Amino acid sequence: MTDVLEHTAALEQMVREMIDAVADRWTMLVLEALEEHGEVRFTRLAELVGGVSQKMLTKTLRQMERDGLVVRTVHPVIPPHVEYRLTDMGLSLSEAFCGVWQWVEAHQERVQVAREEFDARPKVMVAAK
Amino acid sequence: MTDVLEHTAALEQMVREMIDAVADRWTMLVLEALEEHGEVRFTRLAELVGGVSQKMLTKTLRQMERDGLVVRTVHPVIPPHVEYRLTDMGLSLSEAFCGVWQWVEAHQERVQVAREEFDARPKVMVAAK
DNA sequence: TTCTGTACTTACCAAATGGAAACCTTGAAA
DNA sequence: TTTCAAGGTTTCCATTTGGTAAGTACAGAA
Repeated sequence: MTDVLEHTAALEQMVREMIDAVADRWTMLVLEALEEHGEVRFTRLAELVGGVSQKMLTKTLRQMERDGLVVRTVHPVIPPHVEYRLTDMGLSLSEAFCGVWQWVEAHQERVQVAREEFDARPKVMVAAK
Repeated sequence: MTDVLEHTAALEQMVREMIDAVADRWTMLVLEALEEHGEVRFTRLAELVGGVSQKMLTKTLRQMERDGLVVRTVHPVIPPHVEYRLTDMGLSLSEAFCGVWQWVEAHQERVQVAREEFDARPKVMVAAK
């Protein structure tokens, strides 16, 4: 019993950790870029993602590499030549996100409308009798 | 042409905004809790989500309400009685996230292994000749 | 008359986030 | 011999994030 509780607690913690890692702005955008373009170099990836600083791109890629989502291939030449591509796991994650991307594309207008309505609404509301 | 570019830029911005809003730790957990439990009161929701502060729960719920993902129903009694439930849009988003949840559950072990391997790996690696 | 329950709101504060920009490495080209 | 390239790393710094704790509102119970 205690084992089960501890196990579910540990799993729960792992799930949250993974959500934090995976449901990240730059991670999602890198995932998408790599899915679309296959193997890509660092600078090119920065262009594809757009608006990302070197620091954040490096950090994001390292994290993804650690989690087994991308492979980093260093060609020991000068100037450096480094390529990134998705692993099978990375690819499957990007497929799992497909539904979310589609949702965002399909609902962005409705969200925009909802926001405008909310902002236009008086601040104090009570349920009608 | 300029119109098209501007339009895609605006859409791109909206997509990022929505990713930021939607791919949020607490948002995802609230979404899941409300999908599982239907209409729920504030304090109960805090229990279901677990580990969330009042401040963050309020903030998250307000954001979700603004985006049209949840409905907030205030019953004007004392002490206050407030219920939250998903809208159709909220429900469809939680369904869109289904794939991600499944991915996380299915791959957490592999991710853990990948991390251990990465951490055990020497720091400097070059592509083999 | 003080206490309780519920759903906040606010003030305060420490920690984390993340951008900008400078610096680094090394071989080759100008 | 200065410059450049690619892919970082590091430092500095402002902003954001988010937790804790206290305050608020108000009717009914004790």
